[in-house]
Amino acid sequence: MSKTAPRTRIQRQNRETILEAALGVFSAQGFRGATLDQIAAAAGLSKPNVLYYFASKEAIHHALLSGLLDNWLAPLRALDPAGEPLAEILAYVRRKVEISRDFPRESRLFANEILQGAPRMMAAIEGELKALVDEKAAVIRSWSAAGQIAAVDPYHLIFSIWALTQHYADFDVQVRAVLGPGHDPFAEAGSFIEGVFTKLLAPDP
Amino acid sequence: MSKTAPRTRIQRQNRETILEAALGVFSAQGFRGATLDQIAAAAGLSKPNVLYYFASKEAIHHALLSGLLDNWLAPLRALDPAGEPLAEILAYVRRKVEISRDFPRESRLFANEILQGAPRMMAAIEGELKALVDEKAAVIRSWSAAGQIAAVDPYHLIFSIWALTQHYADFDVQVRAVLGPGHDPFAEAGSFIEGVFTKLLAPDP
DNA sequence: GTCTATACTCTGATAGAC
DNA sequence: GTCTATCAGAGTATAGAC
Repeated sequence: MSKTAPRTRIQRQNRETILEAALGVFSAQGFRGATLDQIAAAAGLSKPNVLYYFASKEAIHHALLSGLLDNWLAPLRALDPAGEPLAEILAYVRRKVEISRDFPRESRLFANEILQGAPRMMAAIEGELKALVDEKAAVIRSWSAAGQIAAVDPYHLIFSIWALTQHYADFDVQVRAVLGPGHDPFAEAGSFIEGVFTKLLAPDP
Repeated sequence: MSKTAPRTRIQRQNRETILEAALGVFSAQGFRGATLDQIAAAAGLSKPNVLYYFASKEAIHHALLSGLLDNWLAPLRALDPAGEPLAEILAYVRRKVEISRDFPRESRLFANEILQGAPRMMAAIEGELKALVDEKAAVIRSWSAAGQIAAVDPYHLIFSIWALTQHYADFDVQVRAVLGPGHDPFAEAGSFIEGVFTKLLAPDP
């Protein structure tokens, strides 16, 4: 009965098809730049049919963003306070690189939203996202205090991991244009970025 | 006579007023999201009057992007092959942090453009920007080869400088939301990022 | 459930008076 | 140079047949 939990398989599948198509369009054009025509064409459906499954263009966008945040925060959530500090952070970096490589459209959807002032995500950022960062920043700070990693600001450490990993998804066309052909940007980025944090976090003598 | 070099002072000033207003609107909404109404309102002019000074919305956007690239590349252009390697790179980092702090709207305008596949900037990126990066990457590579700085991939070094510095302008609302009040993001970012590259580039033993 | 046709709004751009 | 009025096209959303 509910709009968010359709009963039949066809309904679920059509919703999925539309969301998949909309992800491509929204991430490439932004919310205002995307049109229902483009989304419908990409989904292989008519425009009214798209609006049969979602009440509005806004509703499609909202559904995408809602589903995104959990997946987006999962790598940080997996940072284990009981693990070996440097290994935990490097594993987090590795997961973020993989996410940028495997889900670049999601990264750009997110980037578009934040860039424009997060009009539809502010609550989630100030709530769920900030809470998780606060929690993990405290863990990292305790590792620094115990001398297990270098003394660095944990918030800016997290920001820098986001910045470096997401850059390769968000600015993909620039990276590829500058590197030229014959490169695997994400593979190169992975080892480069791990090197950055390995040196940064080596315990102070 | 030329459209790009108006004669009177009033003409120059109105063009400037429009560009200033348009920078705010385009950087916050993207090209498609921005409307001439918003730009005209922000400039304190009527919509037809805006179109008296610029042939089209596209023309305003183009004028902004054209003026942007040179300023954007200036910090890298100033990297001196004859200087002291580590100091040169750290000075470059510092200039980029200052540009992000002082020109965040320009950074977001650029980010919007790249994020959406650089439809209006591809030529400049493949041309002028790539040429400059190639040139400076060669300089950095020679410093590494001479053992004056650590052996790092110069292209990804430059990407990482861009990523870290621009993140604070482009994702400003997220950074401030996570840090909470009582912070000066750009000041903190400046020292954090310099620390990152100081450790990364310390010559290999 | 899906389509064709269409209503209605927003927006870029132009005409023409002043 | 600047304005009011307006057009033409694009785009969201709905009506109603099938």
